[in-house]
Amino acid sequence: MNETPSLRERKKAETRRRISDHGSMLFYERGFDEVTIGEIAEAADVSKVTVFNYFPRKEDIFFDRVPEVVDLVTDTVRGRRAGEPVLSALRDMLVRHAREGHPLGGVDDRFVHFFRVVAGSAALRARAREIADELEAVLAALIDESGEGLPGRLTAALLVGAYRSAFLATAARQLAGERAADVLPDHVAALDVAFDVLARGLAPVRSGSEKHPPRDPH
Amino acid sequence: MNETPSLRERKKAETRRRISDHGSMLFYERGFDEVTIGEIAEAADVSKVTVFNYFPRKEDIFFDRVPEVVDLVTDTVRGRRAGEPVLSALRDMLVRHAREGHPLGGVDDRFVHFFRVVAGSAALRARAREIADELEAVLAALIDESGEGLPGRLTAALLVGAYRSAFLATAARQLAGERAADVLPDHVAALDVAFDVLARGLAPVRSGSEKHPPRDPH
DNA sequence: GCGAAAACTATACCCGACTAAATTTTAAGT
DNA sequence: ACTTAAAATTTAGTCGGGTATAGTTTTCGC
Repeated sequence: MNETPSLRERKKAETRRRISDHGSMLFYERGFDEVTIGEIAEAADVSKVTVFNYFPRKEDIFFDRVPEVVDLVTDTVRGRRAGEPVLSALRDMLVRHAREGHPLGGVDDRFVHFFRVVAGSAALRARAREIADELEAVLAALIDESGEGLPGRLTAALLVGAYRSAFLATAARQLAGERAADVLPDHVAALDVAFDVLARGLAPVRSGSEKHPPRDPH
Repeated sequence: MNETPSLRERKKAETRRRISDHGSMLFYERGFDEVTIGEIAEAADVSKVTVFNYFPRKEDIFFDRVPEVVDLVTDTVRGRRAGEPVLSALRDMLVRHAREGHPLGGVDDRFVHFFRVVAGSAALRARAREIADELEAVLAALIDESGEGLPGRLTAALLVGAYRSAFLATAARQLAGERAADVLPDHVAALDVAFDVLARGLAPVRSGSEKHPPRDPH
């Protein structure tokens, strides 16, 4: 896919990385709102306008790797084994990434600084919510294209809601000083509970298209 | 409770209303971002500082009645019939309000203008997301205090997610020009589907109080 | 009616994200 | 080499939300 990293492309990538690296450094040191675009530009040895050339909004300098997360989710759904439900593919992926200390999992002592910066800035929290929404939309489209019965919007909303609640609870505990290793088991357990609820709720509808009045099985 | 609307209180309430009314008028006419606080102050015949005295952020002038919604939800949960699950109390309330054209329901031709203003402003959309989050937190606390098994955070996240997906779909259709009367049946149907999924997913866990570590079936 | 507190006003100001336009540097393709 | 087009820069802003301060009017409790 990326056979030709032409000089131009490499330079662009490098400039982008330099901006986001220096920006993040400053954010970590002093907090998001206390750093101006001008300072980032100076630190990255780039003009102010160039910063905006690469990152339309200030928040994007910090949430730099979101596109990768979107790709990850997309690949997980599209590349799942034949016949495997979307839900279970995502579930496995999320649990795996949590265990491995991947950023999407959010469980690692390295991420505490990240969480602290986000928690400390209204603008970043707002952008985080926005990102969750975008991810939800992507998911909804993926689910619709996989044709699993219910409208993707609903399933995606439940999925993101469930995951977010676990993610935030875990992030909060890490922010409160608990070590990732101590939090991980509870986090995985919370994911299990959440996905069990989803699976139970969505399962009967997935197979039959008829309108069953929801029956409690035992 | 409100036996004494003293003169002072009445004047305060009136000033507040005047600001939010004139503000909303202007927003409806020209869009949120195209109106400045100064203009609102002038229209309401009040100083700029007074505006900020009543509404800490510009967005709050438009989302003026959110506190009422929070109260409504709170009252619905706290005032439900003995033994009635939180979920079903909210479900009934939401369906009823949708049918009656209440703002929380979002189904009424009057609301199209409102939706259009929100859709047209990034700041308002962001604030709307924030409000949904606040509501989710309130709900989580209510659910926890009602002691219905699962952590309130999870249930609340699912609930808000489910409702939001229906709400947004309906709002989008009204924005696209469909009449409320035509959209209402589908909206109610969507709510039914959503709450059925939730009920099915949450039901079995609600009864058992023991901590079963959810076992992976394979 | 009086003193205190609360609400309100006027004014001046800051600040930094973001934009527009014109110019210069740099790499790509032939 | 030489042209061309993208990318980076320079420069010079705007813009409006939000704040700080100090002084004035209005209501309240007595």
